[in-house]
Amino acid sequence: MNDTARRLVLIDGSSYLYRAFHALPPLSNDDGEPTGALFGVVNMLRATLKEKPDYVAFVVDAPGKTFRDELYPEYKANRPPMPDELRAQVQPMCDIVEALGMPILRVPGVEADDVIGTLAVQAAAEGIGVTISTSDKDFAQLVHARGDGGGIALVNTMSGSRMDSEQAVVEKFGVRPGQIVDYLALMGDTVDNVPGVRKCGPKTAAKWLAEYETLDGVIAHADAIKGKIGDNLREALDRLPLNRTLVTIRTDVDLEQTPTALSLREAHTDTLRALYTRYGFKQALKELDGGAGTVSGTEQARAEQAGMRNTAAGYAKASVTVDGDADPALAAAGVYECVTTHAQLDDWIGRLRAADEFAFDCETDSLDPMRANLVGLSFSTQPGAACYIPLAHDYPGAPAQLDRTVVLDALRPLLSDPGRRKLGQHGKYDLHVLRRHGIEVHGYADDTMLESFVYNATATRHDMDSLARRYLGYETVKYADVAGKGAKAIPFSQVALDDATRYAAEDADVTLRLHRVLAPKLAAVPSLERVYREIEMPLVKVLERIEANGVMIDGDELRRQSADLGKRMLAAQRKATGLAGRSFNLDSPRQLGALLFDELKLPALVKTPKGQPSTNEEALEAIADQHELPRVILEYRGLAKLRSTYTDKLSEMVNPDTGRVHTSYHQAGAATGRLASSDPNLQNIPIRTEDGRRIRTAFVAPPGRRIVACDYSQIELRIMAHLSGDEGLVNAFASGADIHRATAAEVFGKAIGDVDANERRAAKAINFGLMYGMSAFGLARQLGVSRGEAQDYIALYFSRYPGVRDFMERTREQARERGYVETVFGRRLYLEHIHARNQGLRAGAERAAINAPMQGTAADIIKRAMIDVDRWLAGHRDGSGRAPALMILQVHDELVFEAEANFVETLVAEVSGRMAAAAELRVPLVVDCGVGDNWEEAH
DNA sequence: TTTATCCCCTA
DNA sequence: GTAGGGGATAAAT
Repeated sequence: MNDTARRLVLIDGSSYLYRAFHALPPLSNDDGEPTGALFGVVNMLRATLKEKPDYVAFVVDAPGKTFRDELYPEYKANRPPMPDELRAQVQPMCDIVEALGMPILRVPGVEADDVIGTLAVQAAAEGIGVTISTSDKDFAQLVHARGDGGGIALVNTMSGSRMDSEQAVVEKFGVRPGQIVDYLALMGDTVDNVPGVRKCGPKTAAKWLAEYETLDGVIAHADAIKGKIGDNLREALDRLPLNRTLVTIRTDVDLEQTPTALSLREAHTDTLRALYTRYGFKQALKELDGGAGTVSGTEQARAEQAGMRNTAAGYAKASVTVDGDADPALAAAGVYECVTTHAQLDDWIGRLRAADEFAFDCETDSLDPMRANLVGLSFSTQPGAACYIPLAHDYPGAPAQLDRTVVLDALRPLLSDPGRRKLGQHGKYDLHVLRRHGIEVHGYADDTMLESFVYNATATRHDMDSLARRYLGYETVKYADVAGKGAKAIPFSQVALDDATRYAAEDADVTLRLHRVLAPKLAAVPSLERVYREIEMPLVKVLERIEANGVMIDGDELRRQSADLGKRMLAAQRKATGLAGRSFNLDSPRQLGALLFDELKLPALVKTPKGQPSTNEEALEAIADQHELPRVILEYRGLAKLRSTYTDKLSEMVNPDTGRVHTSYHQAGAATGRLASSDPNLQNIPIRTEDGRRIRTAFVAPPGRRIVACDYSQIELRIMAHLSGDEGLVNAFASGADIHRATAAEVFGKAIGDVDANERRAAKAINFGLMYGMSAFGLARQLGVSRGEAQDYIALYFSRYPGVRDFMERTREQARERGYVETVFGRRLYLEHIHARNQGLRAGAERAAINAPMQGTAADIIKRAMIDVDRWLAGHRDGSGRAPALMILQVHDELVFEAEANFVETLVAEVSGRMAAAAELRVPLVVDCGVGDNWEEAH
């Protein structure tokens, strides 16, 4: 947006009042007057005013009928009356808006939506930048961007999202702003009592409009739509035009007000002070009297610099699109060159050599970097300029290409020079590929995926297409566009050079552009910059090495186990068929449910989230005393799970070149900062049951080597002790006692030696429950006690460990005030739904807020340890690169190594020391190590 | 062949 | 109650 453009903010007052009412707890002031909604609205208003708009209006509905009621008498007939606690807050709200000096618009006979729509369109036509502040998605129909700084944007302060371009609307709804009315007409609106096409939700509506463009197009082709939903559409045809009229926001209403008359008057400070005092808004009062708000001035400035904006709820969230000060070159089209001659290659090598930093990207024929063959390389040295060097395109008629060895030899000095800064998007993949083609990359300095992840882990996915859309407002060429998808996909080596260049060079170009946008955002928040620079970037090569190392699997052992499991499954299946009196598919929850609950009439005590009778473990356990079948099913399921997920799968995953299994760690996979593992997932290998644990015996060391497993003892609880500073908990850890036993002793008022097994179990459940933000309900379920009893346990716990209670409350508060929580090392997790009106969503966000600092700090700590241990191990590699020990697995709080037998002692001492020293907390970090010929023995 | 649902494995 | 990956079925296509 142009900085000099005038700005108008139109606030949809009614939608805000409702939103705040449902989103916030039912607060009241000392006199018992309800204040929850008021509080939310006031915070939103203060945030809006801080942005100093030139014009602003607070628009509310006037009583009385409007044109929509004339058209359709049932309009809004489903609306429940306004709750009393909300009604009571309407007048005070208007008083506050008035005192703030903000114009209030209430036009008889015209809905607030239409007032807003009309003013917005008038203002935009005059080149004024309009922001409509609302939680009503219908306004998306008005969104558009304009070069002159005009245009209409939407902010939804519930989600913190901002839509200020056609792309943003498309991203959110899958249709363009011009199609929104058609989209809404098809779906209908239950709240306003406007029925749409039955069973037609957002997905279907967007799909039809993508195909037929407009509502008229859909109506014209109604006969072409098959199935039940086609019948529903044809049934609704008659009323769709009316729907369209009802959901269209009018922009041509006759109004007395003009946008430029909506100036902010001077605030009436004394009235405000009185109102704020009466309703107990301490923060607002403080601000009124010149004090800082909840966010300190410098913090605020930093956040703004970093492209964050304040929203109604007072929490920061990254803005959706390109910043106003972003270099326009960053969104321009690129010029791409396909390099097929030595002269071109020399030219590009010269450019790479002259550049301070460059982006690179590999094209291959496989998603698995441990199997992929290099097909081409792309480079970019400045936004808009990139090349693609094809190396192995082999379709009929493919132009001659440079020799792969020649090209790689020419590039090696650049790629392996630690002094030359390289950047990529998910570069770990490219590091694998290049290493396997004889180039060890050094100087891999920046990764846009990790920049985005550290900057805001939840704002977007971190693949390049999503990043380009969000941070550049740019639509990339999709892989499927050039190579097709599904069964019809061709390998990249068969993509025509023109298409390949368009796609591949763009990857390098966009990576560089993204870095130019993301790096300053990170730099503006020093704590995030440090997490990125000191943890995530150094970790890239460590993970690459672990993945490349792989783990040795005893395939014969797994096959034996598969055969054994298979036999037992068959026996269980026969028994089940006998008990049921007929055969059925034991793997089908549906068939099983029909059998148990319909035929056998067993009670359905547990429901699935969708309301079906559940056949999960809890449900089957509950009826196991009434019939033999449930136990047999449980037995079968346990065996089937082990076989399909583990014993069968793992031996398939052995890499033919290395003879080992190479997992893939996702560094931007979990919002808390944890790693995730897939293909195969080696972070969920069974351990709890005897049969399951046996799978670990197949994770072996080669002859002469041993498996060493080192894990942190109770790391998350220790972090809770550190973060809360609770004296009792800190002392318990300092004493080195069994923490669950110590907790039980405290809570039940016994000597440590007198705690019985049941008390310890309860204490353990409380300890874990706390870290997950549990409720009494959850604990009761876990322990099989009444809710009241569970509540008593929790109360008792908090009375013994008051620091923990305070910590929980502080954490929730921080989440509400800033919109994020932090780890000890400054990593942030944003809680998108912390102010959601939906109670379940909000409660979930609060639980996540409690858990994230602990889970995230633990993740930071083990990552630091991995970097340190890797550095130490690197010093022990001999001339050929062979190390006496390899790091082979990370399982959240555990590191697993494969080591020469005579190096085990050194390894255990060094690794446990380095892991324990990875953070200085108020409590010691304790590391346990085990050694064996396989992973099971090493525990 | 893709998508949603249910179930279950780990820390 | 937190954070993940993934298999099998069944429906939609």
